[in-house]
Amino acid sequence: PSERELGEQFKVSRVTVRQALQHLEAEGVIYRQNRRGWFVTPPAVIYDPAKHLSFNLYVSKQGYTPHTDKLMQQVEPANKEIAQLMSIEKGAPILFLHRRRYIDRRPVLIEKMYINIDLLPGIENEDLTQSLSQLLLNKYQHQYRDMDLSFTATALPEHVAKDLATSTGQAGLHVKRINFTDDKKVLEIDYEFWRHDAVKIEISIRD
Amino acid sequence: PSERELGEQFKVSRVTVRQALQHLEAEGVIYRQNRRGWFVTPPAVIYDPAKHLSFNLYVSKQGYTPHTDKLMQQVEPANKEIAQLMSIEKGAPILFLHRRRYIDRRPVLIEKMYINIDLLPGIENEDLTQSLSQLLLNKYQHQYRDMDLSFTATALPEHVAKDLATSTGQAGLHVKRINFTDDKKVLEIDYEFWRHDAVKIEISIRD
DNA sequence: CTGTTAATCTGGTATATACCAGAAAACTTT
DNA sequence: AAAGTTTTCTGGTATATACCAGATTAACAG
Repeated sequence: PSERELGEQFKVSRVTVRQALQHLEAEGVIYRQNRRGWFVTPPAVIYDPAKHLSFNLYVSKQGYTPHTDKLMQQVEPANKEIAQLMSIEKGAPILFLHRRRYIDRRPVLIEKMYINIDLLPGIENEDLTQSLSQLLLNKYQHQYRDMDLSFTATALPEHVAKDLATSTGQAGLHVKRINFTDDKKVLEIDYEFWRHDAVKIEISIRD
Repeated sequence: PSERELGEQFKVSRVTVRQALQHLEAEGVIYRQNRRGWFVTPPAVIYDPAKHLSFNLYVSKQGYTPHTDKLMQQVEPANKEIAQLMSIEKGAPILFLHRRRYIDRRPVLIEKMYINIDLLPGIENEDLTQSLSQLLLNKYQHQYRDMDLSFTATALPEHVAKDLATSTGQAGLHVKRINFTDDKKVLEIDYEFWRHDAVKIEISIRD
């Protein structure tokens, strides 16, 4: 029901209803879509970065339907941070890829990827709504192995919230991933913003 | 300044001030202490679970001062979940340890640990405000190796928020950790609730 | 039937106001 | 000087109301 209806039903003001709904949202029980209403949160998908599975694969394995939108793709000059991480010159061309990913038609993840085009010639002409890891394996015989991961729980930036059709300031999980080739070069850098309620990260450490 | 002062200063209502402050809080720029006021968030500590360092060690290595409160300690019967994970009988004695941990006098983490007392006889008589990993190493020659980790970004439960002197519904990071012995027995299960703005998790995966 | 326009519904943001609960400070009393 | 009490200040919760922005739906025109 809408906020106004809930207010009437429970004889409280709309402001109070909103606070209560925002509490439930913080717990991950419900979520909202911008000016469309409140919905029950579906179960979170389990994501194990160390398993090197593609989004499409682990989402469908868990019984959900994945989908990917390509928001932008272009070859662009590397900025300072990317250049430094990839050990290339600032301004050297890299492939930038901006995608939105869905689980059961719900947008849950915005990712921005910076791909080392030197190591993957011709990749900019491939279909990049598909699984990148599959493509790397089939066309370039590259398999993800070593990676550096970083997680922070933080609010979704404004443009990300917009792309996910949620409200600004919504809680999210920020993941940064650096993928290396077998010979320790930086293959790809990935910045992910997840809806906080859409994912649970599980990693096994085996020394 | 207080919410009322800010409202006067910028000629907006207190409700609006609160919303703005809550946005900044979600971004991790500021935080509040229950009925004490709003404060600037100090830098987050970097936590790498795979490095097997103790809280005291990695916090002080990064230039901060760690501190630990023991909120509760008792030998108690294992509940179903714990018993199952530890492969012991439900109701068998385990050591429960409830601690609050500080960085530079700011409470940032509540942890509840369930320790397999069979593998660590006499541990309940040790000083458990100190580093557990140090104790395990010195007294039992146990070193953390394999572990299963799980992360979710979620609101702090009511009692956790209270223990951290913050407001209910505050964003947090929930970490579950299962530590194994060298021979693959479950040594200890750890449930951690972090302030979302106090920690950044970094893991290197090297296959 | 199709495309366009207008009305309606949704949450998002804002005002002003009131009272409560607990932390901190000021003031007593001993 | 120390201990207890009161006051003041803080955020926390709640009311009622208003208008905005965008998504959805209904009505209309061709």
